[in-house]
Amino acid sequence: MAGNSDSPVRPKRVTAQMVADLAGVSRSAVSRALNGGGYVDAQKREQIVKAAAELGYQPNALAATLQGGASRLVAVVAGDIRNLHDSNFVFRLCEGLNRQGFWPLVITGTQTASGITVEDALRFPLDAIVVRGGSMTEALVDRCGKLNIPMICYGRSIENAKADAVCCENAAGTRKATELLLAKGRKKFGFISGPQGFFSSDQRRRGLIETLDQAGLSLSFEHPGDFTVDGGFAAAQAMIASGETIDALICANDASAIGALGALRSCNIDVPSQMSVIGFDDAEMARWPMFALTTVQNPIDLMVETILDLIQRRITAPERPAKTVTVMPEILLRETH
Amino acid sequence: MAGNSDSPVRPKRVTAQMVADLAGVSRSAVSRALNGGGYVDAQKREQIVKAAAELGYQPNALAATLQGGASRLVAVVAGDIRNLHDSNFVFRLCEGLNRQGFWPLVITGTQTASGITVEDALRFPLDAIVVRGGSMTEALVDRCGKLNIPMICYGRSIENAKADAVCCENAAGTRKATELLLAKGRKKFGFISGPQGFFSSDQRRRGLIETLDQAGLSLSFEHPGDFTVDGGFAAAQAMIASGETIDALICANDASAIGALGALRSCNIDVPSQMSVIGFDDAEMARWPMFALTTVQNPIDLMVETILDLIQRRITAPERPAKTVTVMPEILLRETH
DNA sequence: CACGAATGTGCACACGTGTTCACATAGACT
DNA sequence: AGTCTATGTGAACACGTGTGCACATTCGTG
Repeated sequence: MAGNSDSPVRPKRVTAQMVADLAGVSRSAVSRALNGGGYVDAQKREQIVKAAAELGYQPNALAATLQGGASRLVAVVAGDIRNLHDSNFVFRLCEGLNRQGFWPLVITGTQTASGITVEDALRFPLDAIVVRGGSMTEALVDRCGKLNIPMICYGRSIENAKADAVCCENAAGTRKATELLLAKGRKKFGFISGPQGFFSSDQRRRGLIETLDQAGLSLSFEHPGDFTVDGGFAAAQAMIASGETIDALICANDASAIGALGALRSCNIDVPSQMSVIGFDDAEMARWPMFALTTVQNPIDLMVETILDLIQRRITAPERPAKTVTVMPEILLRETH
Repeated sequence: MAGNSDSPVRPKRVTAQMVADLAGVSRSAVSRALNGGGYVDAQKREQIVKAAAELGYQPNALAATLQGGASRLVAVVAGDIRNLHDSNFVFRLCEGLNRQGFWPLVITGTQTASGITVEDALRFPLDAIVVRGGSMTEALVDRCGKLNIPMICYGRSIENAKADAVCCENAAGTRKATELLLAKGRKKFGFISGPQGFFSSDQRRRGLIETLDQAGLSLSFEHPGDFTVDGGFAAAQAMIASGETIDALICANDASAIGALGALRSCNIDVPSQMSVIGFDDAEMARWPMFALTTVQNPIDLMVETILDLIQRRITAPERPAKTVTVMPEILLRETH
């Protein structure tokens, strides 16, 4: 664990013993007065409550957790996130966890850039850990299994008896998008992918390639887009500069599609009459009026609620078999197809 | 604290004593072998390391913290967030905290909607708490003072000896934007505000109103925009429908400005020749090529680094006087003014 | 041989909390 | 008077960890 420094001693936090001393009772009385249970004389209870307020006493959650109480801590392993939709997802997941009375411990970045590691997070007695597909490893599943920490993976399905998962069928999503454009008579397909090696991007590409194969077609243009608007803009510019006459552009995510729309409009290529554009995720930006992007749905709310449900189920029945929830994506028809 | 349910007993987490039993040594030896310090026979050290790996042992951070070690937990109180820029800010703040070896505990939502409260978070022995201006209360500052938890407020300055703050001069930002447009000869000003009662929106409005006053002008149109793209779009539509001939539109944030741009373009109002539009925050969307929004800078990176700096300083010197860092916003000239 | 330093070990303590339970007192009932 | 129940209290325990320190052994030096 990085970040350990020689800090000066910080004034001591108020303890139950201090309250007991001020109120002239035992620490046991303080606990009974503030939490209920057992009996406490009414007058003494008042004194205790007053002393606690005066000192600003707040029970130490860590000490209480040692007693076997649930910590309500849930690690959210977000990994390397590069666009607004994905960072918004993490935020909404935190919101959902808060609603359920959990405390999300957010872990970002890649191993090399971070001052902390996922493994370090396992030092906390987590009630659960939610890991984004791209940050999931078999070693991590193994460790959580040994520590009896319920694990939920999102954005990827995994074959492991120790972890639940929720993901959308990425390949099925791009299959539907491709089929829609084939049905419109489109013939020259382009694809803007995400960053190299990103799982979801690879799967979305696979769905496109396989569907084109089955139609006896092949991809006419391909360029990585970094999952960002800028990346999508640049990739679309490269596509335009390549001279290929693309009539159907499928993007690995909405940010890329939005960037591509920007580039196409600045070159006076009319969407959708000259070129269809479809994104993926139904990010918030996709529905902004100036984009009205046709996209493959992968709705944040549904994913979050499913994750919360899986956590609750796992806590309720720890030995329950692992479950993978697959969300079959639907195309949301707007104006760019 | 909501969320307590009668959960079945979860299998016990691996403890140092279990490792000691398996390796045939004392618990003290386990601690020395895994952490360094003291002395351990080399052969026994190997046995201990092996036993720990076999059992999947991970020290319990909470128990260790009770020893007086720093928890490295930092509460991030985000409150009610409605747009991508603000949720992205929270995410980037978490990234920054992770880089410094901290664990961000994210607290979202309003009191009524949430299963947890900020006060509940104070049960954790936090190393610091970072609170968004809109969620800041004097009572909270008081509580943290009593618990000796360093507090940093962002997005608002506060006059309290117990908390540090970082904020940009909202009013100065809209002052500069207004002056810029006055200097271009604009006369008919409109304003799209944020949600009712939001601090930053009120201050940004104030800067605009005061500057117009000093120029002997007044606001010609005003509409709340909810801090979202949709809200900005609707407000701009209302402005167009009002029949007022606005030539200068200032928006309380970039999302509102982007929504307004969309509405103006769909009515063939050319920006900036017919109407200047200026946003606030320099959100990521502002620099997307299809917007190229002129905006008042309030950069995420600088705010995050300043917050991290304030935390570090407070930890290094707990008795240091409270400090407020004010970021004087500059206008970032792009294409909409 | 005596002394000091280095290596090694495990017991016991502290951290802050919730809870059990032995003990004390008072009141009600037979 | 004896028994049972309700109210009330604080000592002691456990939770899991890091660490101080008493004790033991070995090695090196004068």
